[in-house]
Amino acid sequence: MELEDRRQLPLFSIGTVQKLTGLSARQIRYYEEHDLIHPARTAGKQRQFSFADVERLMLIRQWLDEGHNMAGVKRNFAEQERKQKTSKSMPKQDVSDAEVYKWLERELIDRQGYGEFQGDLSRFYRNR
DNA sequence: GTTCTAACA
DNA sequence: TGTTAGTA
Repeated sequence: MELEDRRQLPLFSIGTVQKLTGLSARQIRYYEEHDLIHPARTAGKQRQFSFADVERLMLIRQWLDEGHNMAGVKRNFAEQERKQKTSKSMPKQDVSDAEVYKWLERELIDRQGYGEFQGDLSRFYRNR
């Protein structure tokens, strides 16, 4: 699984993630305090976010826009992991990386009006 | 100029 | 959550 590794690569500064997600730096740090994300740190303590982090943040942004609070967001992640484990314990349902990205692409393209850079990120997945 | 932590007219 | 202060 090569794609999964790249998804975890620490690549973006908080400034970039801010533009990518439409969230404020304050919010991004706040969500980290609540263990919703765990970005890597440089030797100088600066946060470095991966695609996986950005996707999590966009998911948080989505749930927040839908009216959820911190508790609700945490519940959603808990349930997301619950379903993930369930499908994984069952000898069937094994999803390929390509299918995961196809799903992400649909999510990014369909959902309009979240960040000014939504289009650019969609393009990234589309050109996979 | 950007990011970090801590704190709150 | 925004914003400001003092750093790195």
